[in-house]
Amino acid sequence: MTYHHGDARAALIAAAGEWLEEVGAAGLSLRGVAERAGLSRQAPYNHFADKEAMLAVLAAQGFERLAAAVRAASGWRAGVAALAAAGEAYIGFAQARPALFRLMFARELVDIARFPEAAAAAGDALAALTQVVAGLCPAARVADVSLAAWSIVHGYATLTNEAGIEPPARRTARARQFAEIVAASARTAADGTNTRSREHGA
Amino acid sequence: MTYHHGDARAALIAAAGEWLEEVGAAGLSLRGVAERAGLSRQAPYNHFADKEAMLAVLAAQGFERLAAAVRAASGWRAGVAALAAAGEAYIGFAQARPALFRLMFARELVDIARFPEAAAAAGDALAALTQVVAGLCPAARVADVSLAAWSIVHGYATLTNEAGIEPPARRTARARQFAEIVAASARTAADGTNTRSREHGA
DNA sequence: ACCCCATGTTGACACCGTCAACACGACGCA
DNA sequence: TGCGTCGTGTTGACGGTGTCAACATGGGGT
Repeated sequence: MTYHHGDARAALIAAAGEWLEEVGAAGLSLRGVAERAGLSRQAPYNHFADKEAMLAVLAAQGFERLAAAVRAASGWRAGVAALAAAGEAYIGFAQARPALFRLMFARELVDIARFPEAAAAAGDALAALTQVVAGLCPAARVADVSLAAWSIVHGYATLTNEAGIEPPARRTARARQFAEIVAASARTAADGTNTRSREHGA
Repeated sequence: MTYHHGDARAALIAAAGEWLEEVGAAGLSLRGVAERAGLSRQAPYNHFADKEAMLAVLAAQGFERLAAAVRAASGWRAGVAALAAAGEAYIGFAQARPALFRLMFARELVDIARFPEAAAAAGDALAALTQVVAGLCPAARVADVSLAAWSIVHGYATLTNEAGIEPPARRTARARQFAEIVAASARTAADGTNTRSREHGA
């Protein structure tokens, strides 16, 4: 059979994934991806509804790898050390694959909410982080604390990537600093959201 | 004189600024901006080197407004209240002008470092935040603490914008929560970066 | 009076996403 | 066996975009 019998889709995704880090999400062209996969320019439309749908697959893959990295790093540790390791894995992922990380959080390019598979992968990545936080604070505060943890780590990751705030090597020390800040807040009585904290059943 | 004698540039920037929030930074076309300003498609090239240079002007304006918003909010307050107000202003800015905020931190679209005016405006915005932090922690720790403050607030702002994590109305409570977390860390003995903190002269 | 240059305009090119139309091998059913 | 349908692939065409070139024009300095 002269067909690629199903591996055309895989070839397209692989080509897109490799090219992504070279040219960035905005520089990715569907035609270029097809050419790199050895197919004609229209071939991608046999496997993806449009460009955004293809980017959504890349983003979903990214969230899966991010979740795996976070779990692998924090797995056998506990408490603050686990949180620091998870944070470092998160920041490290962003620094190792900046274009992919950008794509995953670029609503203008891919509206994750419209692609169930990608949304599920993103939810799983968040769950990996939440699980680590659950190991060091009371259940009633897990939501607030993990949001704080996610925010600080995500903010630092995007600031280093987008604004070049610090060299990537500072990642380990920063992850530790942030983990201790968040862990300290987890040990404290309800702080901050107290205005509406009754809604959370705390 | 039939010329726009200098206001063509201003008209282009104004048209771009208004259109930006409707279509997003990626959707902005130089030709469309020119048309909206009542000029021919090539007119922008008389005032900007290329598309990126025009986006850099928008980004610079954004940083100026962000700095002003942060200073206005935190101005007459002190301590944690000032930090919470600054954080709320930062998050509020991001939520009020999501496309502009995205553009300001989208290195793929505009590499701020290559446009001195934009880089200066960005530095000023950071300075506004740093000044607030300086009001509630020892000088030797201002750098670390303000980086943590910036990270957590920026992370939350981008996560609400890009991932729709929470409704915008939670902004005030979150800013307060984050301010207290950061302020608590400012009161603590050197945490986290202790591995290399000697480099900072502490 | 003259020329230069800032400013503005249209022509042209390559590239892009996407819609149509068409080619062809695989497979179900008579 | 033959035939039709469908999944997969290809090329043609259209409107849109950033940008380079060439050309128009009017005001200000010599």
